[in-house]
Amino acid sequence: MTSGDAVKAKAKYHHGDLRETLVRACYDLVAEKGAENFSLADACRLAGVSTAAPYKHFRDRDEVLALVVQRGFDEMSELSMAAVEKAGVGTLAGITAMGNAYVSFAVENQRLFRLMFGQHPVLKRQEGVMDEGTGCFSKVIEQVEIYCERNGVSGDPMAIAVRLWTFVHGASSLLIDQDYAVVAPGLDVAAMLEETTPLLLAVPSS
Amino acid sequence: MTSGDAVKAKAKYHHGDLRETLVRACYDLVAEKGAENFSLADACRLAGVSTAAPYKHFRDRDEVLALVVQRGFDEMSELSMAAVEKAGVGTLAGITAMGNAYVSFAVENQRLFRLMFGQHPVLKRQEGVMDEGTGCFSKVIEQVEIYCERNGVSGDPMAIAVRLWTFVHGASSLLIDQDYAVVAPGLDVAAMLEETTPLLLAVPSS
DNA sequence: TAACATATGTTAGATGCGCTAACTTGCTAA
DNA sequence: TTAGCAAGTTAGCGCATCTAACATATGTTA
Repeated sequence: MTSGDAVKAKAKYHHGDLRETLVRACYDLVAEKGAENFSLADACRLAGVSTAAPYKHFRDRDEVLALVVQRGFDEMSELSMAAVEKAGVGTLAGITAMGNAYVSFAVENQRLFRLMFGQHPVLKRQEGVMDEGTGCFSKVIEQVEIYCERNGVSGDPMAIAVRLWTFVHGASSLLIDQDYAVVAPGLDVAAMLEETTPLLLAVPSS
Repeated sequence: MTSGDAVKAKAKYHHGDLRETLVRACYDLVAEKGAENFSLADACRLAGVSTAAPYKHFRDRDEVLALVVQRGFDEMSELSMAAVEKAGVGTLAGITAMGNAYVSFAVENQRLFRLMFGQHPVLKRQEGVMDEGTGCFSKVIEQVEIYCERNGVSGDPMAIAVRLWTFVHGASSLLIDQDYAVVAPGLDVAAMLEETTPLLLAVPSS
């Protein structure tokens, strides 16, 4: 808005690059303690600056968290793409691998995953936060499209992709929130995905 | 209950049932503003007591929130049972109705639903919070068992119930968190459930 | 009925966080 | 060289959670 020049040289003023340092510190703190136990003041202590310093770079706490979330979607996207390319583009194995990558990301980044989805709803309203997310999803549609073409499935790839996403997201959420543990301890989520993905790729009741 | 009726409450120094009043106030505040914008102090003002009063009844803020969550699972359970009994015990329609009740509860109690699942993980560790939840899930298994028997489905009812729960929970989460809105605006979740439930009730072939 | 014990309120205050205002420092460009 | 601005600082406000010490209602018992 009010920033004039497109200058990228932020290095070596007083601190170095405090903006990046703070985002990184917040990312790490959220990963470690969860967003519900996170304080911007802690991040300041990690970065070695006063608690007023962030406000020279960010509007408020939520703006930093939104950047953390954005970074989370970015990484998730990369992992997802890597998985499908390794397992086979447009194949059942590739699509299943994307699902497994989604769940794996959720498990290995539980607290970040919670922040990305639902824990702090206001973050998604911020500019650009969901861009990486939508990019990731369009990759799923793409894969499903290829699969449908190759295997003569006549369903709408978009609808099928939504079903897959829904299932995989539900599995991730229930798994990291320990809800499976209560009613179905020892559930093998990877096996469930392997089993269920083909069911969801079918055309409904034609 | 209106404020300060001297007849009923006698303008007491002792409140009468502050414990229940506070839980109720917290429930309402969470429903209205979300747990991330909730303060116990607000609940105290609603109840007309000092901010130190709750600590005569509860260990800390989290204990009150845990009771709110418990109450949420309780209500969800009731709605779910009512739905299946209305739509038909042990039938596809009944099972689909349970799923729709789950999603409806999530939509109509978005902020409470978030608190129940994942927003504040420590709550689930509290004694008795998940009892209602497990009771609700065992009802799902029961329905699936009857369905499988009647329709000659040879799959494990437990595994099938987990699949159904996973899908329905994913749909609820993505719907209330506005994630569908970004990639699939105007998605008809009820129709998707109707379509997908039969797929998930099938035995994974091959 | 008087007196004590206990449950349940109160006020005061310690500690911590988000955020703002006002001041200071040091880089950079005219 | 120096004016201007970017990016730090300290001080402080308001609000939150929770504790300690004190006050009052309730009900049990002598």
